Amino acid sequence: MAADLLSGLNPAQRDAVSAGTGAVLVLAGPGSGKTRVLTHRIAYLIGEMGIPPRGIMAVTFTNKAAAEMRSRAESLLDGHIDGLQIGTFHSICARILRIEADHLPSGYGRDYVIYDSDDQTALMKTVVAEMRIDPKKFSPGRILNGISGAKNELITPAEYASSDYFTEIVKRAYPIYQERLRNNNALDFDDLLMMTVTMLRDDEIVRQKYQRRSEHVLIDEFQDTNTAQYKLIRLLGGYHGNLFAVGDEDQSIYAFRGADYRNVQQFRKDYPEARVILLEQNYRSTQIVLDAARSIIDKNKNRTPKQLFTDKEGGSLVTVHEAYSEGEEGEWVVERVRALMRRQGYSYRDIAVMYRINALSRTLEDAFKATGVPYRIVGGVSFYQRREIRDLVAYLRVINNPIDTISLNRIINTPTRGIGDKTVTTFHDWVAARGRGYLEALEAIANGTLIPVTGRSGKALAEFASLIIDLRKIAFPGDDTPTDLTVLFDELTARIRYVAYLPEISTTPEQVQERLENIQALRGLVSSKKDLRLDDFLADVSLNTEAEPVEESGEQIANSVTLLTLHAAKGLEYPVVFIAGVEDGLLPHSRSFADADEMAEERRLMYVGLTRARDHLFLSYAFRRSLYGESIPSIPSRFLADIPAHLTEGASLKVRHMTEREAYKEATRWDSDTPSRPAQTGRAKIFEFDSRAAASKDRAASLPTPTPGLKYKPGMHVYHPKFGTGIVVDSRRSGSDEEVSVRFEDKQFGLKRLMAEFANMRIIP
DNA sequence: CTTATTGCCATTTTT
DNA sequence: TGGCAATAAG
Repeated sequence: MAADLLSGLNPAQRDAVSAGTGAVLVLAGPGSGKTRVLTHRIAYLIGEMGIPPRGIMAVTFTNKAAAEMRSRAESLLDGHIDGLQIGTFHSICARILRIEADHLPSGYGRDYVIYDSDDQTALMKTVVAEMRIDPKKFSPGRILNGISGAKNELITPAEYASSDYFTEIVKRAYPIYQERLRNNNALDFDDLLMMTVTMLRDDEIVRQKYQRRSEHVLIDEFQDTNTAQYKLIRLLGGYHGNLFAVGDEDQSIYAFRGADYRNVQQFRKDYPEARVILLEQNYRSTQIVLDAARSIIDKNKNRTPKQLFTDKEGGSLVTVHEAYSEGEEGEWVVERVRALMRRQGYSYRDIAVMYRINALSRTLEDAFKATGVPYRIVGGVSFYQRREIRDLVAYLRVINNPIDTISLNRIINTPTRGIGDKTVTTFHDWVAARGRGYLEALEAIANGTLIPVTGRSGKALAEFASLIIDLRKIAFPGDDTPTDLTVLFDELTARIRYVAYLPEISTTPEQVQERLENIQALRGLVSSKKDLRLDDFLADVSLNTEAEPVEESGEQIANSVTLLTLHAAKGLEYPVVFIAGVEDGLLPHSRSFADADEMAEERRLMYVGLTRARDHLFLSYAFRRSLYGESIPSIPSRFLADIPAHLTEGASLKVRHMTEREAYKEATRWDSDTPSRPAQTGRAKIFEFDSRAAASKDRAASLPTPTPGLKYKPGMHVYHPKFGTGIVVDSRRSGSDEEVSVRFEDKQFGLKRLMAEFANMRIIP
């Protein structure tokens, strides 16, 4: 068995899989077989070390990863994995909280609901309204972001410290928001983590229970953990101390969600005796691809250097292409796709087109549509985001937990039944005044004992109350008969005549049909889980946001080119990878210019994209790009200049021969006039750029690389006589002068590129 | 209560 | 450019 288990592994993988007890940190480069290591580790623990499956807890970020790990472990162990705990951080926490519901803060019960971001926003809107805050200035979303950040750091409302007016608003909103959640018996995703950590930390009994059980804790994608998640695994592993963390700092691309790759370094500090194992053998890409990727990532600091290597020596060069416009970029991509099919025998499914922002999918999609090359876009509205699904799930939520006012408000007049805003408000006020809760209120209204609203709408309200109460009787029959959820679902859709309502919320017959199919799919899902308790079913739904029960029509999908964002591409691989829009401002994204950490993350994003490719890489940028309604000259990504010329081919440099003087004129002509045409500077960069000559020339002088030691630096505040005050976002040498990118406060001017010598700017200290 | 209009905004998003 | 959400009018 041991021989079997370890025989197919390379030495580093074997070390990791067969490591003894204690903390282990596996730094796994892209394509180095990290899932293999994790699954074999599980098999090794059970098969060789005799650990009972229930003593093992494996934590992932996505359901997909959890499912894959489970099935691979299962096949390695011939199905002997009963009790093995594999799940996402959130699902594991949700389960613990449900089991230990007695230890939750008062107001919460086992039947709590999980609010997704739409629910959160709806709730926060009520908070903002109550606080009399201008939602334009402080949007619910931004406030929620602030709160989420705090929760990820395990900061309570009381501990939250404000540092400016915005965070002061967050500080005020946070406790109110939490109170509202509790009033609704609801937790948001961040609460699941934070409350579990709090519970394990503060409750000796609960802590011991889970610590004793967790003999071995394995963590996937460790670089993506936030503070709460790291704390969670430290707590779970706190008794046995067997933490097996697998990750790669270079693939950390979720900082904006609180992920902190420095947890990898922290792990080494927290467990100084930990074994650290590097997986550097790559089983995916050619050496050329790896070399190109490495030229990008090696520029980052604060990382563990890795020397990825592969048996796939050589490979074809990275193709760099300049298109005139985004439209021609799309055409070029499709053209290359067809050539790959014709000449090299690839299938559509072997090819992926990646981009930094979703907006780029549109023009690419147009090109695919025009030529009839089959494609699919990853992302978009997930199943559970669909209106009809949300409506029906909201009904189930209210049946389960009538105090969930966000869901209640969603459905109280859906389908339309004559209950308007005024009635709703009156109803809520009335319930609040009685102080007895929603369930009792609905019961009283249903049987006519109490009438909060008179007249026509009062009648409608009473009917609604009866509906909910009746459905509750089906869901909870009283005796301990388990309810078939399908029965409940069918009764629900019949009673509210939801299908008849569909045309009202649809614009085309096709849309009606689509919604109908979605409802069928939901019914299928219900039926496959019909024996679950309603609250467990709802938790399941909330925690499986990605699941797409509808398989879209047939073989087209099965073999088509994949279009997806770089973020969505993480963890995937394709024989051929295109990255479109490799331009400064897109990749790296302009929002990251002013912050070195964010810029480093953009670099990792590029790295993730490059390392998805098995054989071929195509990178493209457009000379001018229309985005958000305006056409702007663009600059090739600074990252392109980091790839050594001998690894690339192509890079059409049609206009390379423009003289320095001409280029300078181009660059400055927009500076002095027409404020109505902002951001139209900087063409000179394009003319100067030459990715092939780059490596052989003096880099600092010839390339758009941010150069330290110039007069303006990112973050500086400046004053311009015409444009007012702004913040320096970027600065680089341009000929003998300095080209400064400034984001002006006045939105009318926005981001501008100016030549320092002529711009007559003042630095504000 | 539905429908039309306007105005604003636009990275990424595993749960 | 276009999609959505808040607002005004039918």
